[in-house]
Amino acid sequence: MKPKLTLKQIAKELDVSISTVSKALKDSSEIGEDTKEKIKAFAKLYNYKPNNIALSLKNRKTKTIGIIIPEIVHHFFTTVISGVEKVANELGYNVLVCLSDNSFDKEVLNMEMLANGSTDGFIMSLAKETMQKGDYHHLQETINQGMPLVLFDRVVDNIACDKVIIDDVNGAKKAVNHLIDIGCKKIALITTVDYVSVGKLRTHGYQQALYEAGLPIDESMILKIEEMEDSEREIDNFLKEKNVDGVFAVNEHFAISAIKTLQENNRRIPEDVSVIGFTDGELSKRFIPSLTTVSQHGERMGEEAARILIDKLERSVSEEDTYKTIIVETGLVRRNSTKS
Amino acid sequence: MKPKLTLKQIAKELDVSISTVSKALKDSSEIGEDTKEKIKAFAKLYNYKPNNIALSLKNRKTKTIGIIIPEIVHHFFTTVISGVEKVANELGYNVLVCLSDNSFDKEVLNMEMLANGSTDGFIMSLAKETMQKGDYHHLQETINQGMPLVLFDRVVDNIACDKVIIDDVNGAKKAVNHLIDIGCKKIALITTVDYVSVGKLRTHGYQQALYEAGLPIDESMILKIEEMEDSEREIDNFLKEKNVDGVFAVNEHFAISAIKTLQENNRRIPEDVSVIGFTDGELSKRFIPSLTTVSQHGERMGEEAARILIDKLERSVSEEDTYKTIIVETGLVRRNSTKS
DNA sequence: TTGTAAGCGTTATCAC
DNA sequence: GTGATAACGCTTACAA
Repeated sequence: MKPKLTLKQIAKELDVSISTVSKALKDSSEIGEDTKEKIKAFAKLYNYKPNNIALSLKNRKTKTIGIIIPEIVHHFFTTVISGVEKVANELGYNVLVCLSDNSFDKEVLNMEMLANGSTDGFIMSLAKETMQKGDYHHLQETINQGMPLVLFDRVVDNIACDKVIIDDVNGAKKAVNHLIDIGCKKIALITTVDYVSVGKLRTHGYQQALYEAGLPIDESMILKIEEMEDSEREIDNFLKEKNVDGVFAVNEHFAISAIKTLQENNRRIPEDVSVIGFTDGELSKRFIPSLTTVSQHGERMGEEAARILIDKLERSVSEEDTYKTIIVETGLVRRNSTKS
Repeated sequence: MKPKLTLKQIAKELDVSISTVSKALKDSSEIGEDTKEKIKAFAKLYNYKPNNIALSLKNRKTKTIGIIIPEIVHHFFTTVISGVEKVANELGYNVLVCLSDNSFDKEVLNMEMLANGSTDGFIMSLAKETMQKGDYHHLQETINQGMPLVLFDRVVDNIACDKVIIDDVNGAKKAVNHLIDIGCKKIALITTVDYVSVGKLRTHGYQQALYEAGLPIDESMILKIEEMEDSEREIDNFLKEKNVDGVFAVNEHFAISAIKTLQENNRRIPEDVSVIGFTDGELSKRFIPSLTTVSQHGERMGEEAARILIDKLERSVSEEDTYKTIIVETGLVRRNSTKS
């Protein structure tokens, strides 16, 4: 086991000073050609690689960005990571991933941990609990310390930072409009509780679409789900004897549960009821019937977020702070869970 | 924007020396009670947190572990990350995630990047291309430098390191035996190319099960798929006019493609053909019919890997190197794609 | 052309 | 009890 090679060792080995080695490896013009050659050859031979930690300490930047997301099993977040990773790697950055498990405390802890030198900036989507509490002091502190923060998907208005979101309202409208277009009159909404920003926005979109089409908005046609765990049962109860011809669900799991329940109650999909989901995951694609969904382009969101963050990191600190909100367009992917 | 507080600043502020501050914060008995109190109060007030990078440099350890996986969209890998994350966080470690995209070069690059001080050790599953090439010099080098490495799932025999795998052969046998038990005689196998270790092992298991049951092994009943992209078409061609009553697929995607094709050809699942998959993902659970699968316990694998790695990291370096291979048992989850 | 020294933030050793 | 100093590995003025 040979420990990693350092400048010091090379210097000793070659009987020159450390700074000479450092300069030679950076191809500085201060150093004589032959010395440079010698040093470079040696470094190459023994595969010298500078120590990132030392560099980080010296430069006060780590070249890594931290991602904190609520959960990883959600396919959407996975695709976002993938997008961030891609851009980050291209630009020479590493990616540190932490999961908050939707817990406020864990989110704060993770953030503090990473903020103490491990990361140059953050990309994150807030934990459900955080949004519920409405406590964002950890975000504000991080920003105050001069660490850039890019929020995506589950964002919050009153924090001044860059944001990458999809147009949830319009995405939902698109979905509901499509249902209306194909002739649905009694459209149910299956969504999450209001404190989850996206749930609220999609609910707005649903209501707007109905309103604009002159259809009545009936609160009893809206189901708000708190816990993923109970969702199947709740959806079952909700839809069992409801007379619907269209269902808009804010994620693919809800959509699939809806389809199952409806089928069990002898409603055909899409002949009797059309169902649309949100987020284009593996499930939507491969389920039978395959799901018509509002596609969310997680990878692109990740790429955007990474680009914004790195851009900010590489800019001179003194530049004026200006925050942008990027809205990634949603698309409607038509498949077999809706009438054509 | 206030920059992070350092020992130096506290020292200046309180007009004591840096080392006094350091000691006071560590509650050293060398320091007088009142000074300690004063310093601690100040640190608490201004929320002092030591800089991780400086600590890493000093201690020559980063308290982070690097995960390199081929792809993240595979649900299995996601669950492994989740497991690693959980254990790592509990033990005060961070997790750095890199994706190799199944590319050998990217895997090597990622590894070199992280090995230069960013990580104390690695948990990884090899890229397909790496296994194909059979070039493992980067693994060996990392180990030689004294960085512990834990391989999981896609492992390779002739590298001396800890491994966490599932019993692929037995898992496959379990699946095929189940098919045999429920009366299947003509069982097809849909697997990956042989250089992917798990594909090969599962193929062995399939063959063994048939052999032990006295059933013929017919090569024309085995489909080896190279590229995920073409899988659907290939499976379609393969099964179209094949006379089978059971299918064992080495992942859930293949299993679902098989079901689709069979259904399109008017074979009922499970009445006419029973299908079993491998890896218990979201798809298996929610597909209709829900899939009988060999469950792989990714989260547990991640936990095991993390525990082994951290254990090794915290042990004194001098201890003799001894490597273990943990085999995580598979289970058979019976659902509706197989006859009962 | 090469070397010295200070500094990034911390801790440990030793001196006062 | 408290403080100066060296060290972790590297970069960069500034001397020589």
